[in-house]
Amino acid sequence: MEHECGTSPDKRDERLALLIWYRFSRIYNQSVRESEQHLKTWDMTVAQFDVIAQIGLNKRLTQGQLAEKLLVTKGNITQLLSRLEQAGLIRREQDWKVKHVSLTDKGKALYEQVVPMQERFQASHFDALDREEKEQFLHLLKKLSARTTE
Amino acid sequence: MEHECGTSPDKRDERLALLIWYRFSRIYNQSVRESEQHLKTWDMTVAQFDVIAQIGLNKRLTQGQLAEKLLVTKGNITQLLSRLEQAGLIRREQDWKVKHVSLTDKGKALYEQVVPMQERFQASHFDALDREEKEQFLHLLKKLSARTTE
DNA sequence: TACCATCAGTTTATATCTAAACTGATGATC
DNA sequence: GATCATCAGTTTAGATATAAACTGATGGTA
Repeated sequence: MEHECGTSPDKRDERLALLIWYRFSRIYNQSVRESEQHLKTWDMTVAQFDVIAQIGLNKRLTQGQLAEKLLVTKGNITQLLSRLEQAGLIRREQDWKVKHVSLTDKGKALYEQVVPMQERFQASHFDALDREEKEQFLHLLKKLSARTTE
Repeated sequence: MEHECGTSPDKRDERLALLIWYRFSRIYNQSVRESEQHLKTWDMTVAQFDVIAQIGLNKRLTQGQLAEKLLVTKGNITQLLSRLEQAGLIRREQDWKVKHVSLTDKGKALYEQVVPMQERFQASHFDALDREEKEQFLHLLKKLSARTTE
């Protein structure tokens, strides 16, 4: 929509942003794939881990709240919970007009074992950065999400 | 999780890295979802866009090369190409023992229309950063991928 | 009481994606 | 020439994800 005449710093800015985007998504996808591998040790997928981690953190929440926290649809939550329920890791209790979800003992045991491991693993992706760089990075990300959210 | 008193900068570093990870993935997922919406205008998904963009860029490549560039499996490429072929956007030519993929005229027209749009859109996610911050960000990402790749 | 909005969760259809098994062609080695 | 490994692409089964239609309960309002 914009033809700048004198070669535009806009164009250069866009080019820079594009490079960022491509690298950003490559890094993200690679990380997810590594996590997938890592979680196989416990026979879990990343999606399942996210659910377990979120329930463990909040102790007890409705399916709708869970969907909202994980930024996925209610339908997706239904499917994921069915599997986790079958595996005996979570429990659903109808409660008035909502269903509360919580971890079973088996689920809690898994939570306490896997979550610290996985968090250490995820954190390790940023080992290449020193403290100051990490703070810089987080700062930039915050600027981005401030913009994305609104 | 944190009883700070004198204690380990390691723990703090891990905590920082975790915050980065969560924000990183939230931003990424949000961006992808927005792209998904944006691409609906052209009846395309993100995966299909990536394929079209990559073929348009390279003019002609084998399915294996395509899989490698997009960091997905050969099986996935087979599935994606079947749809795009059916839609008349790409062409597959058996050539010795490989299949070369290229854009049809219809595919080329779409490519020329959608790619600039979409790139502008993806780039716009980083509008919140000024030039210097973009450069800083890219620099940090490069450090990360240098580590991740090897 | 009858009607109707809304709301939580489910279902269904469709698209991605992987891993692993499979197919068929190429080409090396005996 | 027969056998075998390799390699590109396909197929299949299973997990994830969405959107959109559906179900059933709650609760307001006429």
